[in-house]
Amino acid sequence: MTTAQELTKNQSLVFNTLSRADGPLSAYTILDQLRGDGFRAPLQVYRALEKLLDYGMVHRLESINAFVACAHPHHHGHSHGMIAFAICEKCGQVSEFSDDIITQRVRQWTTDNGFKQTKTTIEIRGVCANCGTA
Amino acid sequence: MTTAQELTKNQSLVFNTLSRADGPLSAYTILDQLRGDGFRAPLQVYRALEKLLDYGMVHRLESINAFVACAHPHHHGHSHGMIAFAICEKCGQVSEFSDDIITQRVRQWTTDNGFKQTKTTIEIRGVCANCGTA
DNA sequence: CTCGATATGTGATGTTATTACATTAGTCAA
DNA sequence: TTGACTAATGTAATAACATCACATATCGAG
Repeated sequence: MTTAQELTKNQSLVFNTLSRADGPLSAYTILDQLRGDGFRAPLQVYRALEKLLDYGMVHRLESINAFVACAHPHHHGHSHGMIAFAICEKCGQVSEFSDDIITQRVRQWTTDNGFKQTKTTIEIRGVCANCGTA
Repeated sequence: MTTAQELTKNQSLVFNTLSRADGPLSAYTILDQLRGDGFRAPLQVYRALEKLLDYGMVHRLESINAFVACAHPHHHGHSHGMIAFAICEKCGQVSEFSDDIITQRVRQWTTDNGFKQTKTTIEIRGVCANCGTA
C-alpha cells in the first residue's frame, strides 16, 4: 500500500462522493453522481478507485461489487490486521472491524501451508441490529 | 441449505464440469464447455449453479466471480463452520478449510453487535506453496 | 387426466470492468 | 527553454458477469 498523498481532481471527486454516501456505492453509481462534474466514462471512476484502494482510503466489497470509504481514515489504524466487513442487506450499512485472533488464525493456516497471502477478504452478510429489530 | 437430492440433467452437467475441473470456473467457461451438450444460454448455467449452491455441492468465490465443486462433498462436513478459501493467483488452485476459532470469533462479533449473519465469505488470495517455490 | 410446481429454452437486457489509443499536464535534467 | 519522461485524463469500444421476461416442457400428487 502506497502512502497517501495529495489527491488529484478525479480522485478527490470520487473520494468525496464515497465519503458523503451513507453506504457502499457501485462504480457506476459514483459515475452517475459525478456526471455534473464532467465524468463521462467508467474508467474515470475505476482509475480513481484504483489509487484510493492503493492508498488504503477506500475498500472494495467483493461480495457486492461496491466500494466504501475507509471507516478509520486517520491512523490507518488496524491496517496490519485483516479487516472484516459486516454488510446489512436491508439498509446497506457497512461495519468495519478487525480481530487479532482471526488475523492470527489465518496467518497460522497460510504459514502452515506455505501460502503467501496478498489480500484477504472477510465479508459477513446479513441484517444489522437496527434493521433486525424494526 | 436444502438437502441434496437427485440432480436434474442440467444440474448434473454443470456439477460434473466443475468436478472435473482442477480449479474454479466462471459461469461462462462452464457454458462454453457445455455447448456440445446443448447449452446455449447463461441462464442454463446460472440456474443449475443456484441449486447446486443451495445443496452445498458448489461454492461461489466472490472475489473472482467463479465457482468450484465443494472439496468435502461426502459428510457435508464442516458445514456448521464458516469455510475459508485460499486461492492461488498463479495456478488457480483453491484450498478449502474451516477453522473453529475463526467461526467463533465471527459469531462473537455478530452476537455482540446484534447482527444476524446469513452468509460469510472468507477468501485469501495469494500464491500457493507449489507456485511460490517454483 | 389435470393441476400445480419445478425445470428448461431463448432472446433481450442490465450491470460491472477492461482494453486500446489519443491527449494533456507536471517534473526534472541538460 | 527544450526535450524526455511519467502520471493523469478523455473517449469509444468491447469484454465479462448476471438477470429479466416470457414461452414451453416435464413430472408427481390427487
